Parts: sequence; structure tokens; C-alpha cells
Amino acid sequence: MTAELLTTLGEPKRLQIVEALVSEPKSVSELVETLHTSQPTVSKHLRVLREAGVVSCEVVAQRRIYQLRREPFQQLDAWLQRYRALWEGHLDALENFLDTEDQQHAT
Amino acid sequence: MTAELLTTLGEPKRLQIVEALVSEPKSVSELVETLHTSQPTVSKHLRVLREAGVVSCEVVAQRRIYQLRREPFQQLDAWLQRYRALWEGHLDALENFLDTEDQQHAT
DNA sequence: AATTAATATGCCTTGACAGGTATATACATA
DNA sequence: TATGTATATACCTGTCAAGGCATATTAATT
Repeated sequence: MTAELLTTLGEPKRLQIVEALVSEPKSVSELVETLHTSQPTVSKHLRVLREAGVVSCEVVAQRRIYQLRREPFQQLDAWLQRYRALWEGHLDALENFLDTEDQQHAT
Repeated sequence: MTAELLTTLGEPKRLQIVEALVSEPKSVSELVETLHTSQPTVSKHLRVLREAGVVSCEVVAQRRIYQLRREPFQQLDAWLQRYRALWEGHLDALENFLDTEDQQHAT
């Protein structure tokens, strides 16, 4: 389901990891440096990302090189597709009004 | 930040609410019927969605009509943009191999 | 074989969050 | 004004997940 993917990506440190991997694959220790976090914490997040199919892992000597997989992002894109109508001219006057005037970011 | 949006959408019942609102705006009681949950639970999730800017709310007599806003989905789309390169032919041979053969959905 | 390096896992604690029940609030109507 | 309807909030409780520290695991090196 999509919910699991969203919560997986929603954890701040995990999102950081994902953002760090968008440019190029990285080893665990490289990610530890980037995130300023303990190695066990990074490893645990990587496990979650792996089990959710967000990253894959290549073993190179003692190192593990992690990189992004395509499927989850494609999946998210497909899911978003159903919401694109929201911003592609299918809004009527009331909806437009509410969208701009009536949002309530409560404190 | 994007992380908050992702966790907001990642909660299963909240995602259900969002999916229920994609076709048309709905009142709280309509959502309660759809989700088979207590009214307070739905109201609480709606509050979270409101504060994250995912939905807006129109007051009609005693009813509150909730509907999706565009911004969060546009934002998500923009964020995804940076990951589209992953599935648009920019993968080299190694990456393709890993993507199909080497995923480790650990138990 | 012993040692170092790189990473994963186990255990524990703490904080956040979801859900339930009861209740408050706001509006409508008789 | 009293009553019913629709929704929000307060309080409480249980669950779960993140992070820290210690340790296990695996591979390389001497």
C-alpha cells in the first residue's frame, strides 16, 4: 500500500538519506557523515528503507553501497496522477475560492 | 518541509480520508460513514490534515465541508520531479542490474 | 590467527501519536 | 428557551517507533 511508503519517506532522517542518495549511491559511513548521526541509527533507517523497497544495497568488501530504486518513486508518481486533476483546470469557482481564502492553519 | 506532508499523508486513516475527498468535498459525518470510525477520530485526523494544509474547510450551518487543497499535491509533484531522472533512461547498467536483481526485502 | 574496519542487530528507554469515551461548542428548529 | 444535530476538544491509555549504547557479524589486513 501507499501509506507505508509515505510514512517510510516521511521520517526526517530517512528523507535526508533519500535526498543524499539522489545524486549518487553512497556507503553507510558516507551517510553517517552526511547526517551527523550515529552509525546504528543510520543502519536502522536503511533497513526500513530497504524493506520498503526504497533503496537497494550492493556489497563491496566490508562496505555496503546503498542506492535508490525506481519503483517506489514511480509508484508515488502514479498515485499522484489521480490528484493532478486538482490543479489542471478542473476546479470550479467555489473550490478556487476555498483553496486560496479559506485555509485554516490552526495554531 | 516535505517530511511533515509525507507523514501526514502516510497515516492510513488519513490517507483514506484524502482518497475519499478526491472525488468530491464531504462533510465530517459522511467521512465517518466511509471510514467506519468514530467521529472524534475523524475530526482529529481532519485537524491534522488541515494544519498540514492538505484540506480546507467550509462551514455550512452545523456542517463542515472538507475538501482537498492543491498546494500539497503540487508540492509533492515538484519534489518528485527531482527523482524522475531515476526512471527516465538515466540508469547505467549497474544500476539497472541492482534495481531488478538485488533488492532485499528482508523478513 | 589476531587485529582493525564496516556494518548490522539487540536491548532499553522515552516520546509521540492514535483511538476511545465523555464532554464542550455551535448552530438550527420547535 | 429547550432540544436535537453536527463537530470539536480534553483526558486517558496503549502502542509503536526512534535513538543510544553495547555487541555481534563479516570482511580485509598484517
